Amino acid sequence: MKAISQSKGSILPVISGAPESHKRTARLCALQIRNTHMEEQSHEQASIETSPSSSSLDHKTWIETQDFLKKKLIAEDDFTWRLAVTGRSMEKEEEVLKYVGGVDISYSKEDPSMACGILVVLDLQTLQVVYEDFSIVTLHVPYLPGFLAFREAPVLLELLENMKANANPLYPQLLMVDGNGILHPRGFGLACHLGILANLPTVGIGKNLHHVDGVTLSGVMQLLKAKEDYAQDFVTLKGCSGRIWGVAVRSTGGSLKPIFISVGHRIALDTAIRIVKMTCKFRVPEPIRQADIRSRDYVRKHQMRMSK
DNA sequence: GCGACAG
DNA sequence: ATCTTGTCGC
Repeated sequence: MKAISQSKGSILPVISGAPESHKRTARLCALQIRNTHMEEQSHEQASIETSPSSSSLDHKTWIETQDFLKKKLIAEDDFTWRLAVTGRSMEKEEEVLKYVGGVDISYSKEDPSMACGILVVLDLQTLQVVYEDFSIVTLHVPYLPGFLAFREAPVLLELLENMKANANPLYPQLLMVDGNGILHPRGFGLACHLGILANLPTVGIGKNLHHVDGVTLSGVMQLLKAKEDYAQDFVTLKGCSGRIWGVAVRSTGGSLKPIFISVGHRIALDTAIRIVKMTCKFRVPEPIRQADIRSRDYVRKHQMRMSK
């Protein structure tokens, strides 16, 4: 259940019927930071059934849900904006990619069911955070490999919907997700799941490889090793079936460990790679890195308040 | 049976 | 995901 009041005093729709408590903090900076709120994880999954308990029965419905949503997946560029071309001025009316979002969730060490979901938006030109909102929640759905979305998507989706409901001009034109896109056992990871439910172009960023279709870490490292001259280059993740699941990239020269980029929704792999490279100051692209750092920070602060 | 298994 | 200090380097 939730009822977040905005600066204008509007009340957002109530979502689920779980017990609630909330606390808010508000800060004012150059960037926009929204309210903190505590809530129970929604037991609903945007039109598709999702059970709060995770019995073996859910396993089947989860797979059905993924297969159902997967039919809507668009693995090619499908957006109105375009990338700014350096050295060439653009038409004034032209929509250029400026706001890139990043989402992540951090967990409490003490209470593993307590988590902080976060949404940040960065200006692509400056790579500075221009918007941030987070939500401290209690998760009831466990993490099962291959079903991350059923645990994490509800909170993240809500953060996006709040922003959109307020017609915030900083609403992201593209979202980077901490988790894979089609690089997934059934080709439908968290980034795809979120992309479809939010109807946003999404890119999946994995910090670890989810072995799929014969693609192994040792195999990837082998190929990367063969082209160590090209630190900025990538290795295509082609499975035994011939399918291309994504790419492994050593985004920074100093990082041996690659990140794994895969298509989420409404974007082609090559476009996704270009944009990820544009946002990499370090190994992990800045939208994800900032989401990571900030959500972890909020979890820590929240624990401090609770232990007093 | 054994290993792998995003976050 | 989380548990965890110092340390080497630009």
